[in-house]
Amino acid sequence: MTQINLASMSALGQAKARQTSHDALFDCPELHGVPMPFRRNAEIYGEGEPADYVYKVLSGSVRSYKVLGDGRRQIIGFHLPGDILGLDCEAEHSCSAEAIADCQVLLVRRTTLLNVAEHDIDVARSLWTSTALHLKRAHEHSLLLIKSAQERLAAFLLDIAHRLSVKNEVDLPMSRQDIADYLGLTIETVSRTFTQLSEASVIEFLASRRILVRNPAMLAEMNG
Amino acid sequence: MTQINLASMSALGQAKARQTSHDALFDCPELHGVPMPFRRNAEIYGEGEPADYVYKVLSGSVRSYKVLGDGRRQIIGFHLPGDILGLDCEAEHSCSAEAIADCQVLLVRRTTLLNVAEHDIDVARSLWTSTALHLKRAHEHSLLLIKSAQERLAAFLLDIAHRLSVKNEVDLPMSRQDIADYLGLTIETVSRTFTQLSEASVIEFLASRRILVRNPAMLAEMNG
DNA sequence: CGTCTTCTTGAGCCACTTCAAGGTAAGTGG
DNA sequence: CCACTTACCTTGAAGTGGCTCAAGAAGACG
Repeated sequence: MTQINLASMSALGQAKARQTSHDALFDCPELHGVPMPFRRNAEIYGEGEPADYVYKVLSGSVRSYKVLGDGRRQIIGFHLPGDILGLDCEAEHSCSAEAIADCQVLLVRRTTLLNVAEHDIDVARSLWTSTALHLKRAHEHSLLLIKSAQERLAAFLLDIAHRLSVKNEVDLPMSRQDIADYLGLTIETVSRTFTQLSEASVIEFLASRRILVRNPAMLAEMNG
Repeated sequence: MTQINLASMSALGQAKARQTSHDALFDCPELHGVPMPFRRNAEIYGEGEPADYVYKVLSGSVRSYKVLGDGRRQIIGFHLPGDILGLDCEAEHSCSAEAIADCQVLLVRRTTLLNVAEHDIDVARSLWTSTALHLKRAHEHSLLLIKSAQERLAAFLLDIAHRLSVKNEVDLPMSRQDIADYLGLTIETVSRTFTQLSEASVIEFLASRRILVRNPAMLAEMNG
């Protein structure tokens, strides 16, 4: 019987996810899925489009987001290898998704997944736990959006570092604009706050998207 | 076979929910649950506590929220009659819940619900759709938090009016402080913005918590 | 090398917050 | 019925954190 691996979907467990990538949702033989490449900035799906597929990131990274009429954009989350996206319960996607960099994504037909879930209790359970975990993350994101700019960036750095740092070094896949739209700030404020953290020796810039976390404890303290 | 009623859980379908209240989650005979009363401001469950029960509001209203170390509070959502809460996938609740006014809440043991879901595909499906709908609302809430104060209040009023207005009249169950903490604003800003909407004849105050929506179209336009 | 994109920095401004005071409504006891 | 209390809401004035506008620096790439 396939073991559900909660860690594979938790915000703090991504690194492990790539090693022990086993969750019933995509490991079930009936749900092998089709790998598909997406180019940088290519749309994977759009808000309001039929939600025919569920996706799993194999390599690269993906952003999911919603936009307002005047173009303001809120990035809902960043999806790294091992992450699942597109799990809407309605017939249409409630947000859009784009490739941040060239990436490989596994596609499974939604109807297939739901049919399998009708018989395979592991898949059904995994479907629910995955969605519930996304819900938990969404609630944490809401909490983030009432914090100060410094607190938001600290929270972001802690999260992303847990997910893909190697020896406290992080290679950010996303632009400053993406970070700004995720944190509900402007690109200028993100840049300035990065500079402050750097001046306080909490982090160090090896390159504009390559960060060394010098003082994780201080980051955690800033997070509130 | 029990029909899942998506509308019973949608933000826009609460009024209907109270009439046609049928969803597999609590209508299954094995899951009749225990009604329990809660006094105004009483805690229903706290963040980090064991998530032993799942709840359904029968009467009154409930707020669920998260707090930061220094006391800042983000209200995740308001739960009105027919709404379900406490559907966490982990062993502990990821947010707290309190009664806004005296209320009656139905309790079902989490383990019972999960056990039933193992056999009853309708319950399993309902468990997922309910969680996915909460997820959708959480994403909409994130989008709300990047808007201006006027837009936030307009969005709030439209939502609450859809959920519990009778002939464009709404009786707000929650205080200004609750509204402020839901919208990520201060109580003063909420009050001032209410006054603006009133002066613009978009709404009219019959009492401080009793609102007549004069111009829903204008509200929708303000929402962005 | 030039061009394009991305990122940083500065200066001024504004929406919302903070701080402070007063008003309103409901309940309580004399 | 009125004085008093308490909780909640509104309004004003001043302050500020992040935004806007503007310019330039640093990379990426052909």
